[in-house]
Amino acid sequence: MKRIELSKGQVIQRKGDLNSKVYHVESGLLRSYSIDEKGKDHIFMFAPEGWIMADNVSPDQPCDLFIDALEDSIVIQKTKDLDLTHEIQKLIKRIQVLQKRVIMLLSAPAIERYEHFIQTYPDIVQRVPQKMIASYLGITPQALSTLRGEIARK
Amino acid sequence: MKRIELSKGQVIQRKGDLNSKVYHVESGLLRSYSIDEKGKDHIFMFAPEGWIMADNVSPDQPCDLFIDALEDSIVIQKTKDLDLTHEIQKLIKRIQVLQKRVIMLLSAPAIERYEHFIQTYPDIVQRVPQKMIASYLGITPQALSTLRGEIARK
DNA sequence: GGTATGCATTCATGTAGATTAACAAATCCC
DNA sequence: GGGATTTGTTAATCTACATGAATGCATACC
Repeated sequence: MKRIELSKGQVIQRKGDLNSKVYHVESGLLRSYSIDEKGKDHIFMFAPEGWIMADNVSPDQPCDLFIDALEDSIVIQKTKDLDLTHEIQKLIKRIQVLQKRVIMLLSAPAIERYEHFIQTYPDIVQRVPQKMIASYLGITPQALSTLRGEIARK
Repeated sequence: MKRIELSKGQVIQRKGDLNSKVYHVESGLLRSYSIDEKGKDHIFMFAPEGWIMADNVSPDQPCDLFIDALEDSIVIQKTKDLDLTHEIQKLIKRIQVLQKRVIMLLSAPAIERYEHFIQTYPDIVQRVPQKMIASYLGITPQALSTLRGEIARK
């Protein structure tokens, strides 16, 4: 548990870093974001004073997001708790999944979202009609059908 | 805490219902979804056996999502805990925000997402450049500039 | 104080995915 | 088992938003 003063523009966490921390923002403003393969950044969240900022990955995983300060800020840095209750672990897991989904919706075209979906939930794909997968992905059933045609053709 | 057998197609929770519950799926498959003003549905999540399904709203708020069974299912229904730790409440709050964001990305055009953002985070709008708001919304700075022009003109 | 650098705006053009419609295939169900 | 309903496919057209480029304004920096 450490108090850190950040100046505007300072990056405190990068994609791939280990030991991702939790930051309680005392003053200022933080941002977390991903950078896609074209170099475009996609902001996941803003955290002004009073908010918690964290990359929602397991404590032992490399993190997905960059975090930096948009204003001079003061934060309390904490290590992620390891002895969490089962209930809290499940909630964090759920946040991770949602974080990934938001980032995909912001940055990936439908075809990549579909491929990610079938990799992540292969059994669901078998059990629900395609139009529901389209609905989950945020596209129409017609568009999904066309995408699948393109995938099959290559 | 109650065991419930559901038949395929059965709706167990509707938007606007109070006392939203938590469902532990023992067998089968549940789905949660919203319906937009045009009648299109947008699937928020699937929950097969072993998963937890819940509309992530405070126990005293009307719920946002519909939940139904995509297969004959057996679930354990629990009431939402009221005496949660502060930490868990914060996590749930965060899930609510992400749930809303996913639904908006799935169903609302950029202009509505922008209007929702400025209502929800009016101070952030003042503190960051527009291009970052565009990045948060999932559009380009040029598109946001055009939208703002349209809003101003009306 | 002048000149880089970043930000917002506007416009022309391109494109992913929506919409509409028609039809084929699967599935439900009495 | 056969008609009805739901699902998936294909194709033509349309639209929201992306891309790229040019311009005017700030703000930052020697």
